[in-house]
Amino acid sequence: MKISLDQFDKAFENRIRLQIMSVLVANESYDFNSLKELLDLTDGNLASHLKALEKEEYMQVQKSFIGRKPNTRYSVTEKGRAAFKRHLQALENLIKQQKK
Amino acid sequence: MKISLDQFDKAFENRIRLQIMSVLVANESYDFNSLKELLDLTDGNLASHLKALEKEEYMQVQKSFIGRKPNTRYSVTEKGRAAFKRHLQALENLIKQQKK
DNA sequence: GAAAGTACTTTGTTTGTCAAAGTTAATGGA
DNA sequence: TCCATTAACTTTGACAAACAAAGTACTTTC
Repeated sequence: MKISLDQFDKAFENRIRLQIMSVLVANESYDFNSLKELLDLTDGNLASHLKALEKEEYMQVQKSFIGRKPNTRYSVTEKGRAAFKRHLQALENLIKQQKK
Repeated sequence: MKISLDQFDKAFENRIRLQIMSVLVANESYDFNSLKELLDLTDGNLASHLKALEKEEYMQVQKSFIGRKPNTRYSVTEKGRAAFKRHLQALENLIKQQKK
């Protein structure tokens, strides 16, 4: 009886980081404030989770201006996309085993 | 754009507790030492995660003797089974959204 | 009688999580 | 020109969670 969670990624163990990745894999890029509202987080909390993902090189930042306002957009790296896919695959395997 | 993690259960956020539940949903009951070996944990660590699940009433204990040796078996409650099912459903929804 | 097994609890360190407050730099309004 | 506001953080500090290691109590096996 094996439990197939070898591909489980600690960076995605936290619910908020799981949500962030989920949004960003589906959306290509998302800005700080929209993400903050979507997930209903304080900016400090969001920033720290984004930073954790950046540290793993799963996330990258693009800073620009929209009109005269600064705008920070986040997007997943290829590394992040691959890691997230592996992680979801691990979860899916777990679910499949349960259904047998 | 919704992110469907409303049914996400904090008790299963931790990888080890996810594994414990996974084993026990599939196995009906499992004893302390076998679980310890299967998951390669120290007994203190395993005991504390089991206790966390007991506290949520997701897990129950049966103490007995096998021959003259004490044997502690763990099994999930109906509440635990239902909660785990909901949790996996939430994860599955997340995965499905990713695949679209 | 010593060592080892079972199933913990306790202790103490480290890591994680979070809100709240502080920061920097720019903009818009009175 | 000054004040408030917005954006996007960083810092602080409190609290909770995770973990290994050691301790405990009781029993059995050598």
